[in-house]
Amino acid sequence: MAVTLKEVAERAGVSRSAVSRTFTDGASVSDKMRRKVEKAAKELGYSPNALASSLTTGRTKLIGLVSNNFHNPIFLEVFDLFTRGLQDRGLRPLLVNLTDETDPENSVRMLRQYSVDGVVVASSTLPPGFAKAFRDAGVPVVHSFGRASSAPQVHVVGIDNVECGRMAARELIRRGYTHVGFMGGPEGATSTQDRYTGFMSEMSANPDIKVSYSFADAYSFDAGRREMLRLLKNGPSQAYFCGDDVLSIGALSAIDDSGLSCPDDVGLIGLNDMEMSRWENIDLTTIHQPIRQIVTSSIELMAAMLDDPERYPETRIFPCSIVERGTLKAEV
Amino acid sequence: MAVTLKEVAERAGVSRSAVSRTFTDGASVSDKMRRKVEKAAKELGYSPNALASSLTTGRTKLIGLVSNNFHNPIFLEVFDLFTRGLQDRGLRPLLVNLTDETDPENSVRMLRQYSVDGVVVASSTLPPGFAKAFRDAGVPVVHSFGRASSAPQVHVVGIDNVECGRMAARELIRRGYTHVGFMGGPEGATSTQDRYTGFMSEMSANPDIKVSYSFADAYSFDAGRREMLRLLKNGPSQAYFCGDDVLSIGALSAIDDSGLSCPDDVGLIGLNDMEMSRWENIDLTTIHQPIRQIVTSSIELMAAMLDDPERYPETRIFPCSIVERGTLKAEV
DNA sequence: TGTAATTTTGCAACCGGTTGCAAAATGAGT
DNA sequence: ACTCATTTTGCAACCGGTTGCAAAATTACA
Repeated sequence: MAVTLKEVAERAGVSRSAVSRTFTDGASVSDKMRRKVEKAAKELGYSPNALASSLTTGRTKLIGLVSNNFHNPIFLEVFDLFTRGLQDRGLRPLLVNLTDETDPENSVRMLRQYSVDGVVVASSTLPPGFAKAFRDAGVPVVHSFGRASSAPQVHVVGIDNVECGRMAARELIRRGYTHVGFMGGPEGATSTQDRYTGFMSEMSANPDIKVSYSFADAYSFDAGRREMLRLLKNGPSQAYFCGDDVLSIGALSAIDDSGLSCPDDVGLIGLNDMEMSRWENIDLTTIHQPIRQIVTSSIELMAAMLDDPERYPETRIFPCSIVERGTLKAEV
Repeated sequence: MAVTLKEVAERAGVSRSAVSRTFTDGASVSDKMRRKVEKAAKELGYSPNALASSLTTGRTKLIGLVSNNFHNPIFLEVFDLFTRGLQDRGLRPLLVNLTDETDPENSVRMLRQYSVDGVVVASSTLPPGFAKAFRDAGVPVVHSFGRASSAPQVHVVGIDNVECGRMAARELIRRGYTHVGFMGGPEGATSTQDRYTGFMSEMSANPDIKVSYSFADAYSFDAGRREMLRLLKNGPSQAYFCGDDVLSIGALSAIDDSGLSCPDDVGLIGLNDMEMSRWENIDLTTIHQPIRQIVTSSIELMAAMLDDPERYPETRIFPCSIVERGTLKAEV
């Protein structure tokens, strides 16, 4: 079906190597030769087989893009940014949906079978060990949105979730709330754990503030809504730090639905600043996570690793900032 | 770095063919041989190189997943379903983000270079010719969410957008609205055009109803919001059929923001029934598009084409139905 | 136990490219 | 016109697998 190198070579009356060389840049070909080959190639509609060449060059330009967050709208933005960024560098994303899998073994095996040049793990819930498994298998890996570490075993790009927890706590304190809650995502998620740690550590310095906590069972609207309905029934706190915008929006819906008002009855602060949080009918006060920079930086790091696989693992943490909108009361 | 067939063969003291055969099912290998090879393979941590084998078998199990809808949250659901469905069949999605490209040439070339076994075009905006380009290049293709046709040139799976337009029109009429509008997505999108056609055809049978129309410049929240703000300034209709839920939600935000109420001042009916439309703080009346079935069916069709590439192109259309929620007035 | 039918195995060529090396062609310099 | 240095080209081996074919091994049957 497809036209091969050999056919082009025959048509142009030259050797196969000559054809190969005109299609690999940096190779030595005379102008005359190049023209002859390009003519024949065009006539036959030839384009080189990337996979065949990968056999000898050892590079496929395939990048595994592994994620398990297909229910959080922010990940549509993330996928958009990743696919574009990778494409711009001539890399091709091979998308892997982990669903509920947390064992890296299958993904590692599969992605090695496809000889991916590298892997981006885009997940705020998977433990560091997940990405580590790729490194152990000799595959360059970047963990985006992963847990920050001062001694990372793989490249990590993301935010300081502990600090975000503290920020949220400080913000609630600053606004004069005296009875607050932490409503996290799934308890096993590293991001939830870290945000919890930060939030609680800051609160423990303020013993006069009453603090409660609980966890939704997923980073999703429904989970946030369910959890908030439960909280409302048991007598809610004055304000909550929700571990993610999509949880906040679920919580918001529960509050509205119970005939209560946000921020008058219950205040909310989220984390992510996803597009939807800006929507005027949501207008969520939240902590901005710079996903654009995180993605760009992850791709940069990946590209750097492709050049130097031995590169020393590094952690890149981007600062977050509070975006004041309408779901917390003005300072009292 | 990676362990090869040859090394396993040497370790097991057998021929390379023997190793190859133990890893391809249906091949003739004795039990004794299989055990010997598997032992050696396990010891060395061997797993076959899928791309190398694709050279001779002619199958990569790679499927190009091409889309340009990275700003419509419903596509996160679509990607989730596609990636899972493909993975379940041992197929691997190679994701292509078209951004604003509408010329198939680049994608066709790139996906052929990677020898994909097939391509799924997941887009409600691209014209039939886009998918056709893959077929012309000899690549099996399914156009999901594409324009229905009675004489399709490629497999198309989706809904009857013209009929959806009619449904929306009938619903607005049934509810007694006498002054209605069509607020479409981008004018060039096939889905917009078809929904417009259906809507108008039904309306033309009801000359006493006043009808207007306009188009947002993207299928996105912001575009819907902008367009509705413009409409509100110029004196809006009583109710609108928005060409997509995400547009409706943008419109909703514009309405709320202008101090008006939906459905009391302006009614809305959307199309898609995405997860978010169910959220209680949105509660959008809409036309349900059965995306789960569309995706499942697309994958089925793709799998069938892999077995029989000459398969005659077919159109699979799934029925839609109205989901009554809170953004249209009860019948008057 | 001998022979024929059947299964298992290895050889070698092939898939579609790349690349080191040496031979051929070109260009520079006198 | 004749060296010598430099560039361009083709040969052949290789990347990591698969597969048709014939030889070797096993099994069936008399």
